[in-house]
Amino acid sequence: MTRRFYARDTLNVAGALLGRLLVHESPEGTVAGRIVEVEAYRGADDPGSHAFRGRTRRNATMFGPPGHLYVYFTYGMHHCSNIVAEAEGVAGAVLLRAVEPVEGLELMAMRRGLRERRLLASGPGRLSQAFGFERKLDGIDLVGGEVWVGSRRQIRGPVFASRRIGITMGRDSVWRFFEKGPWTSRGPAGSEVLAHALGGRAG
DNA sequence: AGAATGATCCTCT
DNA sequence: GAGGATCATTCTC
Repeated sequence: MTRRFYARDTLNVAGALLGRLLVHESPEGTVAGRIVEVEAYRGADDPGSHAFRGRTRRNATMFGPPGHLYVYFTYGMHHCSNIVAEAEGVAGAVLLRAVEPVEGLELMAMRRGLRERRLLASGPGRLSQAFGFERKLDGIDLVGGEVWVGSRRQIRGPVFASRRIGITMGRDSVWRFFEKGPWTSRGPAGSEVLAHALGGRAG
């Protein structure tokens, strides 16, 4: 996608990423997957966001130019990967929570240490591991680099929205968007709504 | 199907 | 020095 695609409101970018192909062409090989689950994280207006309290060394990428990868390490074990949105200087990023594995399943399985397709990338830590996203990729450009998002969009069913997973502050915002199916991480059941019922903007 | 738990380390206060 | 945008495993219904 072009820079323009990412230089928009984080919620719009989150919805527009669903159904598109996420690709990583690394020296080890190429992996790709169709994005089926994301969460929007904003800035000073979002207490659930790393950027809520302003810029730090860790979250600096969130404030940088749109269309870059924001990767951070958490829980002592896992990486989480986001795509930066909004104009440069404005914090905003879309957490990549799950993809349907499409290409490079062997490499994903090797990195993950298991072969079951449903477990390769159904969760932010799993996805990051399967795609080889680590701290050294934090800040890389998704326009013209080894990681990018494809322009074709394929949605297999209705898009749902729910509260975000794993946070305490800002938990009321309905900023998680996903397609139901085997490739999505398991969220809290029963609290989701059809995304189009929100009228495009929720909060 | 849902709840509890341990692993493990970087970042910020 | 505390806690976290998680995962896999192990438990209890």
